[in-house]
Amino acid sequence: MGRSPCCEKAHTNKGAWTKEEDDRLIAYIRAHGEGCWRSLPKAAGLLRCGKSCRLRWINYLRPDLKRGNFTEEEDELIIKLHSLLGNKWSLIAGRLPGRTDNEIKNYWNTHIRRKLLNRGIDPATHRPLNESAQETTTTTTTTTTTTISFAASTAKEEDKTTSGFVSNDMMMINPVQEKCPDLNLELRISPPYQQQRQPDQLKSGGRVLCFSCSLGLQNSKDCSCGIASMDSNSASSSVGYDFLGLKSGVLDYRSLEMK
DNA sequence: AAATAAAACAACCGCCTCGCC
DNA sequence: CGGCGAGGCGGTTGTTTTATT
Repeated sequence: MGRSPCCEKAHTNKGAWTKEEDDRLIAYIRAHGEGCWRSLPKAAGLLRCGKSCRLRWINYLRPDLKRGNFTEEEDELIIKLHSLLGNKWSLIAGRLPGRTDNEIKNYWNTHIRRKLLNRGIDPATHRPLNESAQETTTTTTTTTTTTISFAASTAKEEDKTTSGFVSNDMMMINPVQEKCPDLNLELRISPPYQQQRQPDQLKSGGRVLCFSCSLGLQNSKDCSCGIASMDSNSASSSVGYDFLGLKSGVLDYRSLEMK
């Protein structure tokens, strides 16, 4: 048994798209818009699977795509977002106008991954490689705390040009570590400890969000700041905190959706 | 100049989610 | 409420291009 194929494979082309196929697809979508992908190939006169058409359009033919090399700013943003979201390429792409999830995924695997590895950073965990190997039992997310870390001092000599890759706003430099350049500088960001709230923060109605809420997951069972139990109005009006230089408003998980 | 390796890019595959019936 | 189908996503593979020997 098993799932039926998404299309009739015997009568569909595979592999690279030809100019003519591209033109047909573009012309059809210009005339009819993005509709039912399954029926589009037939309607457009293409011997392609609907999925293939969708992919081709989204990744290469869409007029709003930005082609060309990634900028340093884009690199930085991708690293930040990946540290927060993991391999959620579509969400990351949603924060990079004109870039696609496939493009970012490829770019990550071919460029950024290696860049981080050269600097001794585990691209999967964003932690120093040696530490990642040792601390396999330490997860970055638990029900009550979240830890995201960056290594900053393991950059190799040949990579000096990019050693400032992790921007300053991502790092809280420990003075002790600063004196010991051989140590890994690590940033641990956790939900602020409730009792450490500043009086003026309380007065101004400022609210400290747990990590779940900073990602817009106010209804999550992982919520530890009480937002989950609040009514939606007061929750939505809550004040976020600057997480990795990205305001929590930016980090509303739902707002990252492309849809 | 040819052969080979490495890197980059494009596309496919299978699974998951969500909406509709 | 469960089944089904379409769309979407992430992982992986295949192909092409570029660099190196």
